[in-house]
Amino acid sequence: MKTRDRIIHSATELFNDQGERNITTNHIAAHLGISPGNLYYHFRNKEDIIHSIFDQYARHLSESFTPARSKEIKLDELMGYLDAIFYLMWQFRFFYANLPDILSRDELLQQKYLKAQEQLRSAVEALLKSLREGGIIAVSDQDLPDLGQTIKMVVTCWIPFQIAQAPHTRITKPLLYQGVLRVLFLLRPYVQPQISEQIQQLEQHYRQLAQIEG
Amino acid sequence: MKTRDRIIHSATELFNDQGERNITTNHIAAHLGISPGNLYYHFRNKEDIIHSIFDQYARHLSESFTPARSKEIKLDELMGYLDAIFYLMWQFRFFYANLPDILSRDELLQQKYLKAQEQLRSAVEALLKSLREGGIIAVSDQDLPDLGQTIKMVVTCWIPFQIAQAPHTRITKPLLYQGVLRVLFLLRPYVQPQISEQIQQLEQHYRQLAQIEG
DNA sequence: GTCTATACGTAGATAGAC
DNA sequence: GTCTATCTACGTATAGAC
Repeated sequence: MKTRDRIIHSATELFNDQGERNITTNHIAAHLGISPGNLYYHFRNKEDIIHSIFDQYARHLSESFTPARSKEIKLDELMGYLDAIFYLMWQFRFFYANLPDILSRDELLQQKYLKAQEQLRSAVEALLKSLREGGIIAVSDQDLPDLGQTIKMVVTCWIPFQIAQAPHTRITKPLLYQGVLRVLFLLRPYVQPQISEQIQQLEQHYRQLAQIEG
Repeated sequence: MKTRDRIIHSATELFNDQGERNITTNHIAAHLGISPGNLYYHFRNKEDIIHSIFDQYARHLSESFTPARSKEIKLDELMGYLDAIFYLMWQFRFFYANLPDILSRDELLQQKYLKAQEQLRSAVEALLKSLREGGIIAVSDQDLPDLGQTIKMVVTCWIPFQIAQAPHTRITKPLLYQGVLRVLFLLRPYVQPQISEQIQQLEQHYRQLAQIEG
């Protein structure tokens, strides 16, 4: 791997583990066994590194969560999306863990973030519409955006919230599945009666993943 | 006011406005027109100041949100609680805006925080039970904790989430009322049919507050 | 591309006079 | 209780050699 990519990779890892504010450029360099000077050859400054990480995240996000425009959607696909998004959030958790702080220091990043959020918002709404077309849920046009925003909020807040509750508990897969369950819980009141049994099975499935697997 | 209290007050204000990481002990002293040395006469260090602020917050929280054990509860009271809690979160928003960072630096504060969260959890559940006893909502024993946790999460994440969406927009009362509306939205699927009209009126009321008042 | 050495600024905290 | 002066540690970033 090229040094530049190794820096991005190490920085992400260290930020995730110890928080962006607690990791200096020197730490990153030391962790890679390179000199600070070398690091600054590849990046203008720390901000620049964070930008590059965010770009990676945004790329992943739009790749793994752009619901097909097909009008209908199956439950499996929904679960696939939920899995993918929670995992992505997990991979870049340092960012969400200190969002206000990180964004307040970088106007440009703020703009990029807002764009990503807007994409996410419209993707979630599209997904909900597909679920409605597919007869999975019933929700009025008026409530749909509210439901979408609520889900989006729970998804993006899930990991920082969990970190705050138990900072020394290493967050693991089961915790992500609990996040998936939380989204299912939000959807449940809107699920069509004939689907509700399937949903219950899904919940049962995820409940097992949330408790057993490490 | 005593110097000690003035320090707590100023620090809270500055932290809220500019973020705890961006405010040094020197900033606080300068803002009060006292010397850094004087500040350190009253507090051992910056952590100590944050602790004192948190103690204040926790005191307010348990004062303004300890649902009476009376089995039934009226809608007005519910709204009173929601108002009070969102306002409290607003007054100490710096804390929630960077929760993982602040807690990761202070083991003791972490423990205090967890205790407060546990109190909050049980208070929310008690409140939901009262609403159920009062015939306002219908929710199974199994779902009640999930609903409670979801509401708690939305309440505690609301302000940091909004700050991230629009950091330079000064967060104002209307935004807090939008938070109240979000909680009502979560409750809505569980509201008893005969109450749903009252809820709609409440929502209409808060919708006006959320848009008009500055 | 990578290193060593270092300059610069600043945050946290203390000493000692008043 | 409050001040001035100051120390230490550290994070960011650059210069210049290899």
